[in-house]
Amino acid sequence: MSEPGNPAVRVRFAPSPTGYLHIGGARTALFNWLYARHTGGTFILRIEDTDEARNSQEAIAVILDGLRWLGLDWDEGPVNSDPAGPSQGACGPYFQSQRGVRYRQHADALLAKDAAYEKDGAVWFRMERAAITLHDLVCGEVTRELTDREAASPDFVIIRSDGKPVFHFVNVVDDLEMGITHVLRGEDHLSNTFKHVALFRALGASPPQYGHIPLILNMDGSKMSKRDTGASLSTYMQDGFVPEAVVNYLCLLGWSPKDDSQVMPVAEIISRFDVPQILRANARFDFEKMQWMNYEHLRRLPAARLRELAAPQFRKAGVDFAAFAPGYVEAALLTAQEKVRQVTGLPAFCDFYFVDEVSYEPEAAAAALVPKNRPAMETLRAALTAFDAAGLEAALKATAVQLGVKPRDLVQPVRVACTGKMVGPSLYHLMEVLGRDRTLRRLDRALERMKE
RNA sequence: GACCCCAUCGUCUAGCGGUUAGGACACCGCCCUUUCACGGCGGUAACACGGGUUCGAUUCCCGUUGGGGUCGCCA
Repeated sequence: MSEPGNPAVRVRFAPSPTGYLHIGGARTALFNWLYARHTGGTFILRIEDTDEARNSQEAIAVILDGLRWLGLDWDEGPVNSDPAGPSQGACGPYFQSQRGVRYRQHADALLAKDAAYEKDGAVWFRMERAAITLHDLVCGEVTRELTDREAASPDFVIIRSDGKPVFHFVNVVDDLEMGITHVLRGEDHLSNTFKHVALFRALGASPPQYGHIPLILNMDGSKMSKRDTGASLSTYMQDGFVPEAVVNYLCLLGWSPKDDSQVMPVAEIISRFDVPQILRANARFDFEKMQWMNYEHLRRLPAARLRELAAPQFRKAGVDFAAFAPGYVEAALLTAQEKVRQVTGLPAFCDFYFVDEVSYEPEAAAAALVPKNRPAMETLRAALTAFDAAGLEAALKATAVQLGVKPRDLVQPVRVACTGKMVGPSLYHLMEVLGRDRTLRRLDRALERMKE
């Protein structure tokens, strides 16, 4: 089905620009891309912008941006969101709105051989009256009987009376002209496929191989649509998810590596992905697991990428990284990297690195910055000499022994003094990043407050 | 209404006639520990139902139920 190293494979993702990229659409794109990369074939992006005012250039940009964010690069297709603009590949244009003459030509050919006819100003295709059997890559052999409606009137319009071609027709003509060999698409197209197969036959060509992927459902089993949690790819982009994590989670919805692999780098997914392992049952979208997967990739991120991903989140919280040395920012972020599941949690977790004066959380101050704790903190302050994590830890533990208290009894007050909170990064490491001056200044301010 | 797809823990899944039905997320304990998180150990939890086929069905066949999808001059 998929000999690796088969450059003959030509697959495509053909979205309609609706203004957002659905997570299911993203998965369809991913599966096609993975298949192309696995086989050494070609991944084509085609924009199905045949109708409607909703096909704005902004809506097209949403798709291109989403695919680029996921890392799904295309070998043929548009270069930018301008339908009349440049494209790469020999089968263009890759916008259906630019391919009108081709549809008209094929419609005329059908008319000429009486496979279609005109009625009410529209062109109707003479649909086959009998059941059609299809060998689906995912579902296996599927034979479809005509529905009662179709039995009464099986023909369907391919060119509307206003001259515009309809979806089924442009889809087939484009797949034919672009030499598409495999079509992996949503299961919602399974029933349509029989029309497409009939159209291919009438056009004198053999259809590509189809594989229909079951749709992604909500946790409650209902259809996942626009408004549902996690349904739009923009959510992940805005919330700073790690793209590789989204790819990793998505590939596991409806496809299985057949062993217990969960967290995998993209290169591994590419080498292991293949059509026979695509499942045929609907999968439900589990945002909890998506977040876990994000954490698994987030904790492995190099400092520079972590900073890039975190920057927009901090900007929303009023912190501009440009005001700090990149090295300081990265050192600060590194102490928090494995403590949060999403970068959106970073600003609240370690904003204290980026303010002149920490603001104490009321409960934290009430619990730790009290007169009772003052003597111990004073003793500790005097004992702090080296300001690297190991030295700070040694000093604090020695002081604890000296005072006959547990380390935690010293840690929490100091933590609140330095960060204003009861939870945060490793105390020793955060003090090292803060540095001697900032740390001592914060301890002094806290000691002042502890005078009751 | 007709037609099509599907059915293992709450969720994602492994399984392809004989298993203590395995893993992951989530959840619950215990341990580790400077908080949090991580990590380690352990635990709760599934073959939708009914008929067959078979020495033997989670696994093969049929039906029921349930979920999803399609029947446009939308895509």
